Amino acid sequence: MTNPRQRTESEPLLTPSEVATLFRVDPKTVTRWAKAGKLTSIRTLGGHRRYRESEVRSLLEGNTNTPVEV
Amino acid sequence: MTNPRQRTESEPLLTPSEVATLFRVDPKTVTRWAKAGKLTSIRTLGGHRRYRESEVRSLLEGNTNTPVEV
DNA sequence: TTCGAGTAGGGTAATTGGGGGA
DNA sequence: TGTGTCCCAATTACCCTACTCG
Repeated sequence: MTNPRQRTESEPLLTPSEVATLFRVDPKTVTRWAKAGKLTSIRTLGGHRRYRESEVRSLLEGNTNTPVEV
Repeated sequence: MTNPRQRTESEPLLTPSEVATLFRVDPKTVTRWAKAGKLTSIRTLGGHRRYRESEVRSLLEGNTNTPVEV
């Protein structure tokens, strides 16, 4: 699987608990942020949420706008 | 768009670990999705699974329908 | 053929989603 | 208004051994 070319280029994703740890909040709170549209959420086929690491980092720096441009 | 009856489908396939990386889940989870029929799985002669890149990308974008047209 | 890395399988523990209330 | 906590059901992660891929 060691392909020299970069196939399947994608962006790193974070789990709810990882985001919760970064913000020092409860994972439920992160879920509410996603529900409220304050955070972009990518769902797995099982219904669980994954979050964009780039967006989370921007939010951690105090950015309240939407820096989503991938 | 130049899409006749494709008999010898040469669509790019992804390994379980590649799909798992895209969704930020465990390779075993991707296997469960294939078992549950949520993901189209192509088996090798040895029993290993391969997944359609186009379907995986559609699922990542939030598409829950079935873009499989073969 | 040999070999390293990945995968399938089964089982069990941990995480997550959803609703509701403090 | 926003967050933490309780419940239950579902999903996911990690453990192992044996087999397959390239």
